[in-house]
Amino acid sequence: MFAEERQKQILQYINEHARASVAELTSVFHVSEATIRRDLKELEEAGLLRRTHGGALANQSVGFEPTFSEKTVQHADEKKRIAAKAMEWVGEGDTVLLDSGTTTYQMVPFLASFRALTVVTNSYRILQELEQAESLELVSTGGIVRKGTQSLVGPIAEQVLEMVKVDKVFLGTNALDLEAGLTTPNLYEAQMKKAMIRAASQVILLCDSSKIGNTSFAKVAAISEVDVWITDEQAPAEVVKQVRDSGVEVILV
Amino acid sequence: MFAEERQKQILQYINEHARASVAELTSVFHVSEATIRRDLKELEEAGLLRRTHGGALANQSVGFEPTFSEKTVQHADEKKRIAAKAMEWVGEGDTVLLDSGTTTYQMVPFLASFRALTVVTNSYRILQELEQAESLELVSTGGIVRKGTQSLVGPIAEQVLEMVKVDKVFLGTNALDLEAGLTTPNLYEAQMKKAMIRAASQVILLCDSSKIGNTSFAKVAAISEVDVWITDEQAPAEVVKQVRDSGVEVILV
DNA sequence: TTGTTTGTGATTTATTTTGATTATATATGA
DNA sequence: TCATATATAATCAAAATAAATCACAAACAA
Repeated sequence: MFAEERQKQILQYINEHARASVAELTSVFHVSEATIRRDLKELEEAGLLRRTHGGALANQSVGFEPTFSEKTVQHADEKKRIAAKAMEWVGEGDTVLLDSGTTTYQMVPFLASFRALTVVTNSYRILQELEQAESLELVSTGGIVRKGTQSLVGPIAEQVLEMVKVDKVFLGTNALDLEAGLTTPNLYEAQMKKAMIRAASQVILLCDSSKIGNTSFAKVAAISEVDVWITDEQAPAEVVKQVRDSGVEVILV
Repeated sequence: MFAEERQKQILQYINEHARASVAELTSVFHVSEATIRRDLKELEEAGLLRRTHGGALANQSVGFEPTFSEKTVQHADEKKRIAAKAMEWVGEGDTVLLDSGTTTYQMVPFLASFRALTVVTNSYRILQELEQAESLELVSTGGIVRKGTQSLVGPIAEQVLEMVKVDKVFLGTNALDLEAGLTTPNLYEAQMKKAMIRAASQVILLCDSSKIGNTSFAKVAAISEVDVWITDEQAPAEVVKQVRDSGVEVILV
């Protein structure tokens, strides 16, 4: 790998994780600390991130803001449009299951306006936001707290999902690939998503085009298990075509 | 965690709580008082908060109004003392179950200082607070959101409690009466508390003297089902005596 | 080939951060 | 008021982290 490539990837890594330590980057990229520091120095001089003792922080939204909202900034426009479109599948009286993640999170402001809606979620961030909405019935899956994604995972959460049946699940994913299907970096999250798919009559995938072609560690499902996939218009035409051919309704916004 | 991240979180913490003591921040963030003071000094110099003797105050009092802020908690002093005493029953490596409620909520600042502790709770308020604490394993019972008490109740939560076994449960109650036992105004809450008692090897009741002699709608348990009852010294002597006679360890603080 | 440039890692040196210690300052109650 | 307890500031030492320096190897040009 060339130095320039590595720097680009370091930047991407830090933007995704909001932060990274030198040690962490050392083991991810298999280079010495000296090299990582040199890279970080250059990236900082280019104004692309902020260094701290021990590592670096993503540059988005200077000042003091929670990690999560920093992350939502990436492709925020696409995510908002996708979330808004997804609301067409939500009707009065429905019971919907909301995955954790930045895209599904964008559905929150729309959900609050319903008069009768049951929202089940494993995201305590979503729960926290919807707490104010008087007219909703809110259900938490419970489980072990995963701080990174502000979600609840593990056997308890999966067991709870066995106990409920929902009309629709709104699912996010970290990576979507024609062959690998839906994948995420974390095994527990993947298990949860699987359980969510089982619990729902209809699976609606919210996934913007930046994730297409990526593959991550843990397999969630094949694309054919999805009923509806909402993405943005930057999605490559041939990917859209192939997914449609496999029987999935694809919506471009 | 980097220094800058810690400072960001300290600010967030203080804005949420309107205030924080140095000791409190020390246990939440696992750094020395010296470090906390240095952080507070920098934050003050940046104009982001106001320092006082013993801690710091949030700068903007508008906007943030926690549902049960310290001001609105009745008998806050007694509750804090009771909660502090209750911590004597919590040891490193324990798995503890925390009921929702204002008294158990006072245990939160103490819990954050443990290095190895599993906290199970049906209070999403407690969950929210402990999110900061890196060293804790946090488990949510899940269930239906009850906004009034910021808790999770219902069949899902009860089912989850069937799946776990904890060393100790720290239970709150709305009313304690020698004949009626423990009672609360809400049937679902009562069911939850029952399930909590079943899930725990030891039942520790946190209940200040203002609730003694009251009876509420839904029965939770007889007083004899409690192992330890922590209350304040205003508790009527004859009540204490009778409860002790029924085999309960009563602690006055 | 040979010399030069560039990127890298190892080593040494400098800096920063942190916690412990001690002295000083501030609050609280008799 | 003063005495006492508590909190803060100042100082220092240790640890972690960063920068500077050097040496080596690969890529490249003459």
